[in-house]
Amino acid sequence: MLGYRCPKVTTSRKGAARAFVQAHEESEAPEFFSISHLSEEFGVTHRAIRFYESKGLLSPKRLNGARIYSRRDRARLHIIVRAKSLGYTLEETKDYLDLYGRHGEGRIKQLELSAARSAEMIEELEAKKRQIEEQIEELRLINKVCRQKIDDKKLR
Amino acid sequence: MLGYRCPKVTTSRKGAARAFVQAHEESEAPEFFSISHLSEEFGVTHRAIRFYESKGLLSPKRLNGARIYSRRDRARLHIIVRAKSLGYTLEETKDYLDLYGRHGEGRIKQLELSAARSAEMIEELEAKKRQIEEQIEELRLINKVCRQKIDDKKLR
DNA sequence: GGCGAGCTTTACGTTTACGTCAAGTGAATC
DNA sequence: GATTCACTTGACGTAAACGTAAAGCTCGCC
Repeated sequence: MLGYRCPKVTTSRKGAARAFVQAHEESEAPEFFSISHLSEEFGVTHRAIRFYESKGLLSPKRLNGARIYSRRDRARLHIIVRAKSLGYTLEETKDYLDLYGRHGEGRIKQLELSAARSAEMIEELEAKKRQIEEQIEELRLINKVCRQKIDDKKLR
Repeated sequence: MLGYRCPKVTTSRKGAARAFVQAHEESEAPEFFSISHLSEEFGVTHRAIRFYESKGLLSPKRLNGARIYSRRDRARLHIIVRAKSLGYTLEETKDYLDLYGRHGEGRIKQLELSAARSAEMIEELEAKKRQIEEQIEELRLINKVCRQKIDDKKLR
């Protein structure tokens, strides 16, 4: 709607967000990323990334309208993707990101809440870990049985 | 539609599916379960259980129309619930149940497929396990920082 | 100056996984 | 025999998490 105007950062003759990001991405330890970069890196679509933003999980800077992702934004996206693969909803992930974003801040009351919350989450994750181990055990057994039967059949 | 008729199993004067199941549930090692029993045991609604059936993940027997769940059905539901909490879709879970239901069956070709498939799944789950461990580490750090700051503030 | 690449927004569509009535049956109980 | 209880089917609704056009900017290049 507003369009692009006033390119504040101009790398030599290139003058847009893309150039700005590109210059940073080319360095060894990039500080800024384009949406396409993150999209490829984490295997999610542009649409999904924008969707996360619309839900308040990300809030990248803008340069002439285009989104510029900092390292912190990238770390948050990493967390989102990971949490999703572990079966968490975006809403739950948002709670975690809030905790992640400002642990160590606020008054004692707030700190105690964060400490309690993180402890709870650890419990939950360890339960989930046990469930995974259960399922792995089941699969190992299935695998074993299959291999045995294959051997049996081949020997005859 | 068809209604209830011909109660084949009659425990004393009670004469329905419920009675049949109840008799079994009361024993020490129950062999059959009602939908309500499983619903409570696994913390899922009746609706959800029927939904899983409609998607082909469960296929309990019927007695006068009422669903009767065997131990095997119960084990399958357990797997469904677990897989869901780990972020798998019902479709993916169905694949796993197929594998789970008939490993060790079929010709060599089929057995080799099952062996390969289970190996893949193990890989995937171990990756997921590592992700969980990552997240637990993060949370431990957050927890530590919070507790330290609380101590700092309390000492002053 | 026209084109494509890459970005943007708006808006409506889709899939998954159920929730929520509505209406009915059969058995046990009052 | 009316009620209650636990179960059934069927139809429609809904929330989450995007997918999919459609239309437009603007930068860099030919």
